Amino acid sequence: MQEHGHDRCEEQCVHTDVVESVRREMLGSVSADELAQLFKVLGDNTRIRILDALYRSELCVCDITALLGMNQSAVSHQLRVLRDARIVKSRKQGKNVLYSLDDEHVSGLVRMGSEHVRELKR
Amino acid sequence: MQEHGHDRCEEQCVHTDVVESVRREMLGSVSADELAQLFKVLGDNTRIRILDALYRSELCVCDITALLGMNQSAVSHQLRVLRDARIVKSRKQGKNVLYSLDDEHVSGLVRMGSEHVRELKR
DNA sequence: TTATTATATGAATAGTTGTTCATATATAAG
DNA sequence: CTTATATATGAACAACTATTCATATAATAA
Repeated sequence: MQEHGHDRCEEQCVHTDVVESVRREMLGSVSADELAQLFKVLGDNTRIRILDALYRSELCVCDITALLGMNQSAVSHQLRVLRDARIVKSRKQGKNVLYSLDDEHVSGLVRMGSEHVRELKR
Repeated sequence: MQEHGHDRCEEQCVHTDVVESVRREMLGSVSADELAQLFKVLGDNTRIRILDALYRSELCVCDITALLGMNQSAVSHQLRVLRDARIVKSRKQGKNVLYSLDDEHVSGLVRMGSEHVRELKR
């Protein structure tokens, strides 16, 4: 049985052939969700500043708090978001918890994003 | 006059030397904002699906609407967000408006993000 | 033990964002 | 001209998110 017909859409202008071919190649809705979720986590000023700092050195929570000049609770909440997304990892050392980037994919993304932003400014 | 002292932070544990050196290298608050803004735009399921579709072909609004199986108004609103962020561009052709990716940085980011997501699944 | 310090977390709140609905604009066809 | 079609947009609303405050947990020091 062939796939055809866009029964859930009443538009008239659809370029059927292109649409069909794109439809076959497109990301599944699940993958799109996961990808969007990753970018969503990166899409916050506080979290970007945390990642930018961790890109330069492993740091404990109160170092980060000092660097960002903000509430310790706010920083911990955001670190949790980053940890849950497996973008940063942590290890305990005495009273402190030291955070670092989880892998190089993340720094790659941040570097690439920066480039894009720099491009746009031209 | 030297920079020293974290007067806006009352934490006691700060590793002063590391913090100072990171502070000197860190992204400015403005750049962090711009970068976060870029990722924020990429951090939505609908917009990711639009970009994924446009990565494969230039498409008019109602093609996208059909592909995503959603409200035309919602699609137009999201296209505006993507256009404002200069992630997609558009050209008019008759009654239609054709959208495409603005440059290769964007597809690079999406590809890199996908890789990261794939890594995490292992 | 108690006191102190570092971090984590639940609840409340204010601000933001995505979708829908209704409608406006623009182009083409009759 | 009028009608139909494609796209854009403002307003309203619901859902989500970041921060703050208060407090809990965990480790160390005394």
